[in-house]
Amino acid sequence: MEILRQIEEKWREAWEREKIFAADPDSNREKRFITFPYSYVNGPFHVGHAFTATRVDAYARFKRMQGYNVLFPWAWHWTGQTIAGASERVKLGDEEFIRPLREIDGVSEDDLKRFIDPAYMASYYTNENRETVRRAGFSIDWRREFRTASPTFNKFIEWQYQRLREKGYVAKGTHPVVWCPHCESPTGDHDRQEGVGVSPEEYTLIKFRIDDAYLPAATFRPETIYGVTNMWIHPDATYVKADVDGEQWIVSEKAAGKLKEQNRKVEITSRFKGREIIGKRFINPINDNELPILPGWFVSPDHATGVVYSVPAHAPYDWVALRDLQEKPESLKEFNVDTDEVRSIRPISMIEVEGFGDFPAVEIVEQLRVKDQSDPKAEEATKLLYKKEFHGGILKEICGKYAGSRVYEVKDRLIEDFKKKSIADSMYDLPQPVTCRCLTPCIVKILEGQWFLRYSDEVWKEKTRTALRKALVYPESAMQWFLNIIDWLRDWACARKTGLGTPLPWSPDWMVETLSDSTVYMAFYTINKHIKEHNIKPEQLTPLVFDHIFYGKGNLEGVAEESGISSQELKDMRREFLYWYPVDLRNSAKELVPNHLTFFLFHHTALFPEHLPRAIGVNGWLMLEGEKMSKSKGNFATLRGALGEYGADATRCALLLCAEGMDDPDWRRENVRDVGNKLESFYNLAKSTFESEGATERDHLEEWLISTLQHRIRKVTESMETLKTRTAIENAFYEIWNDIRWYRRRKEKINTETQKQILEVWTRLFAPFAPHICEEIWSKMGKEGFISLAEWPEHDEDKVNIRAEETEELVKNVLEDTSNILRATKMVPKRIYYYSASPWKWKAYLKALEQSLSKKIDLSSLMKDLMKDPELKKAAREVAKFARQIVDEANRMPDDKRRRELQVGAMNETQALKQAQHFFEREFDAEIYAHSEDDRQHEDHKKRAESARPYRPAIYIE
RNA sequence: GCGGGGGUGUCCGAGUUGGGUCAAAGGAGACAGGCUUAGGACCUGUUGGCGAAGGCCUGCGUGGGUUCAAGUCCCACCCUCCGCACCA
Repeated sequence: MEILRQIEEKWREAWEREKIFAADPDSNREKRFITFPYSYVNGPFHVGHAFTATRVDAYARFKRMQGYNVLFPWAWHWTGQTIAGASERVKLGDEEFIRPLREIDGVSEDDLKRFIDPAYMASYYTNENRETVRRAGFSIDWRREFRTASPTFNKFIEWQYQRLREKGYVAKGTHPVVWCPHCESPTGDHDRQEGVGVSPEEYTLIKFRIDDAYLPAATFRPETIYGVTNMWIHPDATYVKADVDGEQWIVSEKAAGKLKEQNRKVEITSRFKGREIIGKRFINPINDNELPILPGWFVSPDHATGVVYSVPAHAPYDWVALRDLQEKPESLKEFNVDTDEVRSIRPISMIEVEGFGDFPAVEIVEQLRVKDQSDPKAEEATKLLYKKEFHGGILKEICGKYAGSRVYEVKDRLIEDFKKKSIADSMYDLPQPVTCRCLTPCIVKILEGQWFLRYSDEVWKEKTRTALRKALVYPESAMQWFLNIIDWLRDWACARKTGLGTPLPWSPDWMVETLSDSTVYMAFYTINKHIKEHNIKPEQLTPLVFDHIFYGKGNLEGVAEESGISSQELKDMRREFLYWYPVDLRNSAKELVPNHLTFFLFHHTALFPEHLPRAIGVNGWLMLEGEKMSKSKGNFATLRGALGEYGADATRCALLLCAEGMDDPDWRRENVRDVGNKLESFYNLAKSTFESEGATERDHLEEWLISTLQHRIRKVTESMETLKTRTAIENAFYEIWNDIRWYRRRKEKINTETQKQILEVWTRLFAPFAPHICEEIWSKMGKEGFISLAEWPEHDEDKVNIRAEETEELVKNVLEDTSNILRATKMVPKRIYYYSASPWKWKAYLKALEQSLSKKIDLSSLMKDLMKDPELKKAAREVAKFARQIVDEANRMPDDKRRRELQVGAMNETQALKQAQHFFEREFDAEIYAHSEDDRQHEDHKKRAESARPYRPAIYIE
């Protein structure tokens, strides 16, 4: 282990000394621009980040070895609220938060004190993580590094947002948010004490006329207006009459407050208990029916308007509440209500649902035995029936122009129609209570004048879809996900008032939000090298400068003069941008699919339509010992810790062996240790290989090994091309090792030349994954230069030897069959006789294969064909018997296997088995004899020997 | 609810696009043997069941179906993980 550590340090220093990962434009070489989304610096880089980053690095290394000019840059995400929030928690002395910083991150008390400054905290982790990333051996061009809080980067973001706005992609908007009145800010999920996942829902308000005012009853089911029988008002809740945008509304007192936050002008003119209006009559605007207001204790004044209309045929609550009144007329005594009228109210059927009669609510209430309106089962009944009616319900005749339609089809149109006719209005509310961390109950607020990225814009969406379809997506199954996200995306609030970030250039009291400033920054990598090198000042980076660099706009001299950046530098930057862009691969964990990766596409279509991303990779989310990683639960592994414990190569390999595609990798310490041990023995094996001198005899086994290696090369290469890193490393490491193992098991005297030849290729195939150890082996083999820059092995068809491969197939078959017999018979063999198939059998066999190539064969046609051959005709009887055995086999054989065997033709199995004689002797500890079936040793072997078939020699054991 | 992923042997995990070489790669664990002063190191082998001859039986979430043949195709169902926005 120690030796590996030294090796790692040595090579990392060598790479840095020789600056081999610093990439500059080179018109003679094709480029590959490969990126990893910069990580947020509110904590240490962990093994989850490392999983994604290692995939990216392995790919970058692979492409570099293939001869591409590869750029893999790195940066740090400072922008956003999280660091500010974290810093705040340190300041407040939140022990729950601070303990992991001490125990997991190993932050000293001294530093901890300084964490009250968010910038300090960010720079602490930036430095910390830079060192960690360096030690992981990632092949990064560090000259382009930056942090998103740097003034030059801010200039880039300013340019980006100015241009986005000019193109109409940024606009002011008004949207409902969950709002904490105390904090005076939107309350995101992670800021909530209660109500995680709850978001504002829009209720339709149906405006029922009552005297000179309206009763705006809230509902999700405005279509049920055709079945209204009465209104429900909570008798003991406080209601108000208020002037709402010029109309008189009667709503609960709470509702009036909510409406105010939703941009309505609300002036309360009177307050009263609900009971005061119970018994009054209102008018259903759809049919001018006059109906009564009744007391409903189930009505919550906290919910929407606190006014509910009653549809007893289809709403379980309404039916139960009505039934309560009808069964207990005495409860109406205190109200000014005509009990006879209440008794005469009948549900009005207006939706037809399969499996129910006219009054589904009545039926379901009976089925579930809902006792009364305070029974929790009423809620269940409601949900059940709503779902059923929404998907399967058809509006009845009574519903006028909407009759015959399904509820889900007609709902949106109906709401729109009602609104147009001023029958309906709407308001937002939370379906469940939400409480802020500060313990204040949240409400819905309609925020005005926020800045939005207009992701809802259909034209922009379509451009983005096109961009996506043109790009490669790994794994392919993520493509559909992206398309769905593009469909689903709404406008995105892209600026905030708090946290770190770049101020919006036209409205500096807003700051560009963190997921909105990380969409096209890859372009900044291409020029940041020059900005740093020439010490270009932020104020020199005017929008015109960026226009020139990215779009070639403006006169070079003019731009140079205006900015004070030399024309040569401007030229270089433009050249550098044009050389590296577009991004060839962007890879991240799948959590970024619904936001960052999709935004990345949107913004590129908006700003760099000529330079659209070529490929996007998505990978799973790392688990730790089978559990989600969680700092607060102590289930957390930093990359730094892993590197210290297992070394870089073992960490990298173990990570990549965990998973590929969108599967979630599972990091288990035990596995990592194993991988570390395997690496060590790989190193020892390599060492013993290049240090040894030995036999140089070659037979088909060397051919076989080299041939098999060609398949491995192809598999690893193909896998890497599509970012199947697990398959790639699995083949590049374990499979080749197994091949070598088989070779060594088979061969008496190892051919060291061949071994070295194999090792030379093997090491290169493995280098993207375990670069340090491979560098060491490479140099120990006496190779010039770095393996990191060595040529990627190419599959060489000329080295493929099917005959050698099939010969080994034969040996493996025989080995397996023999073992099988020994196991079944429990014999301890003294002598084993192998009898290979007679030449005429081969002739017939190959004939059968040939025929089956084009069609399904049958016995008679095969026989007919075979009988054309005079030699076979002589032994017609045996041939017929044999043909029967091979017809099925030939038919069933996969085509490529058939072709292979035909290509190999008749094999001299006797010879092959004789060559393997010592091998079998070792394996079975018995004398081995190999002959043709025609040449059998003992007459009593006859019966058995006759059963020989091509690739299945007969076996006789004694 | 909507959208996406996935259910394979003791465990992890390939294989499913284009059905046959699949009792099913690779790894882990377990077992046996070797090396060794020793080893949680390494090397070699075994690892569904049955079997006195290379075979048979069971088997890839559940239930049906198509086919000479299904882990792979079709239908229905069950389970599970992830995302669902003012936030990284």
